[in-house]
Amino acid sequence: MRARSDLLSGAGRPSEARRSRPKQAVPRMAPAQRKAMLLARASDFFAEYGLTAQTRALAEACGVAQRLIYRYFPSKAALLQEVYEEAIVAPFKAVWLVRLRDRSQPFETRLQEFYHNYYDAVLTRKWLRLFLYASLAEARMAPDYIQAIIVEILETIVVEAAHAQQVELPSGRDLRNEIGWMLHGAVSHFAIRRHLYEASRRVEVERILALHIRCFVTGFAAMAAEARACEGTT
Amino acid sequence: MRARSDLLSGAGRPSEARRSRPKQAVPRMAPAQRKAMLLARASDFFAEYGLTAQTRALAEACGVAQRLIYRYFPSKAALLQEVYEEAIVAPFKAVWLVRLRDRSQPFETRLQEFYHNYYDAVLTRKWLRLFLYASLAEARMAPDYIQAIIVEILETIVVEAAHAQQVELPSGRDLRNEIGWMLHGAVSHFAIRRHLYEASRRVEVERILALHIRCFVTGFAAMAAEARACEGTT
DNA sequence: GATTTAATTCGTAAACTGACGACTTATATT
DNA sequence: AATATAAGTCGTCAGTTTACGAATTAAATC
Repeated sequence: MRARSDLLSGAGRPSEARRSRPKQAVPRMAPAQRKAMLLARASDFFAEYGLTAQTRALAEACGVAQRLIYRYFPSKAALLQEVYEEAIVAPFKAVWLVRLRDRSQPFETRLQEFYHNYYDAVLTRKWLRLFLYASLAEARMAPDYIQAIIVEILETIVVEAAHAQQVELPSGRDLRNEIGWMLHGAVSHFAIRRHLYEASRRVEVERILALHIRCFVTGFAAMAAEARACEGTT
Repeated sequence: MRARSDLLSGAGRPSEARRSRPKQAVPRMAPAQRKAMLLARASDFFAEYGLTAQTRALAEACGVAQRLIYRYFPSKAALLQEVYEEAIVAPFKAVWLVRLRDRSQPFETRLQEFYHNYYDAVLTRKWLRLFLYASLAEARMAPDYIQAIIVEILETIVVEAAHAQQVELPSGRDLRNEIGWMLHGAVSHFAIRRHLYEASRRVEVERILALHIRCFVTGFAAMAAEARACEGTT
């Protein structure tokens, strides 16, 4: 049972394929450029076929010999590490936090802007697939940057919501974050549904995001009250 | 790059290990029993190490020869198919729908009961891992039963919520389901976080479910209104 | 206890996979 | 145009991996 990669490695006749481009496409590239190209293709490739997909199939997808990959990356593990940095960590933008805290805009507007950007930049098919493959730990390459970044986003959202609605928050940090996770989880799961399960495609993204945000904003005070109450119990 | 399975296949000394149980544990079993045992272990095994994990490692985990697996399952793909039926489809209980529609109980109570059961029976580590591995399509073994079942749950929840709160729903079926997905997605993502990312472990499950449900119930009317409004626009 | 039945293991074929030494050849420089 | 540099490919090794024919051996039957 090979991974999905066998869909790729186009069946048979490697000799003919080789003979059909005898001295044509041999586009020799500068190292930096070539490495960037390999990395870009690799992130697409592993997102599609999983972290266990083979270097041979990747090389084929890049139109180069398998050996060339090892000129630019010492091992497959090292390549995966760079894929992780480039395709998982890099999409997060620091500006988002600043904009979320910009109280000159109404809170719900800020939320909409944020999740619009977040959905487009982070919650892509490629990002989700790589992140899930990594989390399922075919290789434990995912450190906890990501969780740390997301938690900071959650804290910001919850604090801003409380400020906007003049609501008192529970004192416990974890409980506070769980309030934020309600919205963030709903949106993340929407993206998973859409990009992985190929579902929820009939209604426009913007409408669904607006729906989720509206529910969160409306239910926020009730959540905070419930959280404070159960905090008293403990 | 092997999958996580290499954590398993306990390093070295196979000969010694074999000699150390020379005629002891050779528990010959009736076919039906043996097959059930293999299937049960296989679902745990593939949930942990991914659908690309090896039959040899599985056999070792079962304490039998690798060849024996092929006596009960014609191929690895067939085995995976049975794992899917047993571990992904089977946990869904038809009673849940009945209980959700039992209007002798308050709606929020029904929701709590349902998500309590659903979280315990479906949203387990094992189920989530298998479902995600399948969805990521190392093998396309996931048909659409699951989506169909979940959509029926969503429809029920949304209709019951509208009835409980005397709220008018949008006419579009897809839009209606998206309202239900807000809660269902939030809860599902909570389970993913907890079982896959090993996060959100400090607050008790019940509290978090109650929080999400409270937000949904409180925000429901606002969502329905928003959905009806944007329906008018289209 | 001898005989049969079938559950279980052994051993291996054929294909696959990460890694790399040695060779080829495009391109820039003189 | 000759030369040097290094980008890129060939071929292969060692270890895996699915799958299966053939040999073992525990237990049921008489």
